Amino acid sequence: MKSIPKISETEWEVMKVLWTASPLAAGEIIARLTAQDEAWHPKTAKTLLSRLVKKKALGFEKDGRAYLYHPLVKEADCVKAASDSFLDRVFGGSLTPMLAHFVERKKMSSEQIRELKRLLDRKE
Amino acid sequence: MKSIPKISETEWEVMKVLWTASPLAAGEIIARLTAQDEAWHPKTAKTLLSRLVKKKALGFEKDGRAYLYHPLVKEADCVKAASDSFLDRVFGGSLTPMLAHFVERKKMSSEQIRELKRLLDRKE
DNA sequence: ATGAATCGATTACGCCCGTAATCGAATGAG
DNA sequence: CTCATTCGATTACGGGCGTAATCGATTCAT
Repeated sequence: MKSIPKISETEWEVMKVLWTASPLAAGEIIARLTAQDEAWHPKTAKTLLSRLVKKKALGFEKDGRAYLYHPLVKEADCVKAASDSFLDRVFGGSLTPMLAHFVERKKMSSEQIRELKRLLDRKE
Repeated sequence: MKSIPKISETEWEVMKVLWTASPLAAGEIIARLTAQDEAWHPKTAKTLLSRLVKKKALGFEKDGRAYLYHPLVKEADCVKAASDSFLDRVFGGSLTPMLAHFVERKKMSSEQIRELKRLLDRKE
């Protein structure tokens, strides 16, 4: 039973970069973060990298003086953990009301609707 | 545009009690919390009530020496805020992959499946 | 080779959170 | 009346988080 370390809001942004491509050096990670959101300060990103290493969400190998970081936890596992936690917390663990919440108030293209129905059909 | 105060994990439990029934005195709130989960310490619950008042998630009226607490934010608004935040954070705001995630890996009764399909039909 | 730039490590700091204990006022029991 | 109980308010405290600056070591440019 692997226990997923708790990954905070901003840390999650960093993880997403490394789930998309890894291993990467800090500089490259920061480049990709600022590409999406101007407001990223390099020092802040470095701090988050250190914290993620400390909590064993990231590992690294040395490449000369620099580090190449890579995920130690799988995105799918983190998504599952976050999803289950959300479902419990906000909807008391009840799946259908949660799904209904989104279906009822989010716009969906008919394409998306068909897609989802197909998934439901396959479940029965 | 009402800005929903940020409600933490344990604070959410307290809010749920008051969304279910209000106004309630602290003692009654604590009784309902411990009814669901033995581990609630009264002092802790009091602290949370104070914090929720301070952040304007709860209001109260005095009933003699005691307070009767009631929500100042609607459950629906908090659920919406938490849901949107979850969707953005974990699924980058993409609805269908999020719905697919749950539909694909949670058990659903055929009743639940039909229910959800019905909602989808009504959307088209 | 010497100063500037860069790297990760360490330190900083204020706020939130979970978890309570303490305090002063008021009330209830006897 | 007086003491114990109970109320909300205040204080506590260690850890996480967002945000970053500083430090010591190394490397790069000139």
